[in-house]
Amino acid sequence: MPELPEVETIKNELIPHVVGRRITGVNLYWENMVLVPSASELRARLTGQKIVSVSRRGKLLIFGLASGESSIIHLRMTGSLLIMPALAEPEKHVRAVFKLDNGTAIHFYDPRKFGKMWLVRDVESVIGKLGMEPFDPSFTPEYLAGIMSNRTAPVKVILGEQSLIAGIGNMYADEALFAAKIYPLRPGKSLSGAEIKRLHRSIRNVLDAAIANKGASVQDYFRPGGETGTAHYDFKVAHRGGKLCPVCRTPIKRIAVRQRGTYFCPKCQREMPR
DNA sequence: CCCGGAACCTGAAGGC
DNA sequence: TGCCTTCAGGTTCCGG
Repeated sequence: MPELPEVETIKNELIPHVVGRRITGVNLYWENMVLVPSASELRARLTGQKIVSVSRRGKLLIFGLASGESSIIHLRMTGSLLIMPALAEPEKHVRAVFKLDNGTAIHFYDPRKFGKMWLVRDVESVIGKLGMEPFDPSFTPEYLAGIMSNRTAPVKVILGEQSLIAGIGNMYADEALFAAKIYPLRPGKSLSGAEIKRLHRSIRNVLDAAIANKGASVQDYFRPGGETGTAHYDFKVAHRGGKLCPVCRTPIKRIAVRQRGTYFCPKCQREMPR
């Protein structure tokens, strides 16, 4: 599922295909995906617009338009944006098609229908509540310590709160906690200064490595050209329940944290450290 | 404000 | 073979 490294990859690979292109037609097959404005108004206002930029904030893709408006897309769990020939018949799970002026089209492929879309003049109205970008220089161990302090919620849950840190989801939270040797259910406020430093470094290392591998294709993630990513080959714990820890050969455990599959090594990530 | 659980969705996988 | 249940998880909403 697209988290920061996957959305970053999609953004990078969409740019050469769409920047400078004009949208010549919009077909919507699942109108509930449009949050703002109405589906029919989005269709009308998007048609004819020129795309001037593509950027990422957290897990959101932002298409800057020549009018000054922005179209924003959240792929949620199973969404992909695929570059297709203009005449290609939309596959069963394609929820929207954006035709471009160069004989191609973007197909919004989303089996689970969780993806969302906005067309707004004020980008802040959509991204305004997002927290720090993990690669922002202001994302420091001190910032991480600040958001963990006074929290009894599991550190795994806090890592995934988009209003605090933007872009981390279920799999990269597990990977970062493994790299930092921290048990996922530890209360946020229980982390020591040394653990905060390790976690801070691990978050950046894990995300950086995943971007270098063009994202992780564990379920329905496809890049705009239809290719998968390879970051999941490097996963140490995420989605590896029952397999052996690459560090100590202990079987990886799977538990549910807030109804989410959570994978960790019971030996490398002790409930009570030391 | 904080915490935990349900709902939204559909396809895959497992049980009998 | 086929029906039924469970699971997957990003985000929002709701109750305590």
